[in-house]
Amino acid sequence: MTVPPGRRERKKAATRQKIADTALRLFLERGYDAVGIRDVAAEADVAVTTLFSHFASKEALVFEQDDDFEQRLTQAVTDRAPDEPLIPALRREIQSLVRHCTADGATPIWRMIDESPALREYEESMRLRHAESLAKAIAADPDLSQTTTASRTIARFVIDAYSLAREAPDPDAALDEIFRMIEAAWAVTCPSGNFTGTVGQ
Amino acid sequence: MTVPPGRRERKKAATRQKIADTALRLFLERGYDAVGIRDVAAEADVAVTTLFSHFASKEALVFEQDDDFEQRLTQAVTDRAPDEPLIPALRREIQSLVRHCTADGATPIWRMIDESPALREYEESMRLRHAESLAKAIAADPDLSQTTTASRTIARFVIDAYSLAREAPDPDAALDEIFRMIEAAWAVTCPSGNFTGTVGQ
DNA sequence: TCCAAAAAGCTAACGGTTAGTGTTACGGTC
DNA sequence: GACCGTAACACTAACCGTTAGCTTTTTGGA
Repeated sequence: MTVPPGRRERKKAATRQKIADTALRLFLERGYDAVGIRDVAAEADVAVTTLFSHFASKEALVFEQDDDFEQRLTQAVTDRAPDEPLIPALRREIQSLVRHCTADGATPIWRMIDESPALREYEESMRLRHAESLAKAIAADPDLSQTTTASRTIARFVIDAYSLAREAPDPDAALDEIFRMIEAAWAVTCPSGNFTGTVGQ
Repeated sequence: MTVPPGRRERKKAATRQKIADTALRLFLERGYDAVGIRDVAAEADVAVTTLFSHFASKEALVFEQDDDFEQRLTQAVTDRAPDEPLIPALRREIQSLVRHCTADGATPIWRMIDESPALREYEESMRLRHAESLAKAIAADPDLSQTTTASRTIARFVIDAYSLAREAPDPDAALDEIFRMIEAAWAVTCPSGNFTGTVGQ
């Protein structure tokens, strides 16, 4: 990731990428359910066990950038300007992520996800993981003196915003509406009557 | 359910119950992962296919009262007193459900669930289903003129409250805190500056 | 009494996943 | 430059949840 990290790691990354690319291609060509793990492994020219040493499950092949997502969220909290309030920072990040998901190129993938119960379920549990990471980041911020419950609650609400906006007919408008609600929820948790911007519009 | 509904349905219900009881007993005795579907079927003295005609999956054996939960939630919306505000009604119901889950007799079951990734994942997707039912019930209430987005958002928040409170060290206190946030979020969605009770404490 | 249908059963398989066991290729060390 | 420990990969064979296909039993009503 940083510099040439040795041939071994480059080869490993290449293998991983080849598997992910092959899988996504086959899934989109023939449908997620119609493609077996053995098909993916054969087409990527690796053994099934190798595939599973790179990806924990069939579903994980589709959500390859899971970790990026998680990092971006926590960094939106930890790397924000020293005086920037929490919620608008999160809002910017969520908006960017939603736009990324609803971009034209991504629609076939999300259509596939929406059609597969297994993929939907996997995504849901991914979101919960992300919410927990986010909660940890919020709780760790010394500028915000929140209870554990408040941190976890806001984290869930923010992830909900992502999930709801992604599915909404007008994602931007939905995000507006939901974040107005989140602002209000956040405001009542601040011991000192902190303002965080526009609450009631 | 209503009156003696015929022998056939009674027998069917009995079979279902016997399977569920057997499964839960075995799971608690030996651990969820250590018990196979074939074990449950054999112990309940039914065929594997019969088991699957009553329960859609192994995980569903554990969440037998799924439907009750869903009904209680939607009825908390539809059956509330004509002038009772939405959020307190939901709060009462959630509190009752949380207490039910955190009662002494239920702890081994929830410990088992928390320890099994498969069960956690299943519960998460169950919650999403419940949130969607709840959203529908809220959207259908003529006394509340909400947007689709606001209904779905509040529904998610309420389900989050259940999930977070259930895991909190002090569920009642957590529920207080979270519902204060939900009240605030709800308040900003009301076109007419509706009050719904105590917002800022 | 008999029939249609629901419920339950049996067998055999499919597909994701893992354990067990080697084999190869690489990176650091002498 | 040879050497060794280890990480990556491969192969086989199985486990386990789940389903399809088909038969048998039970039940409610004609």
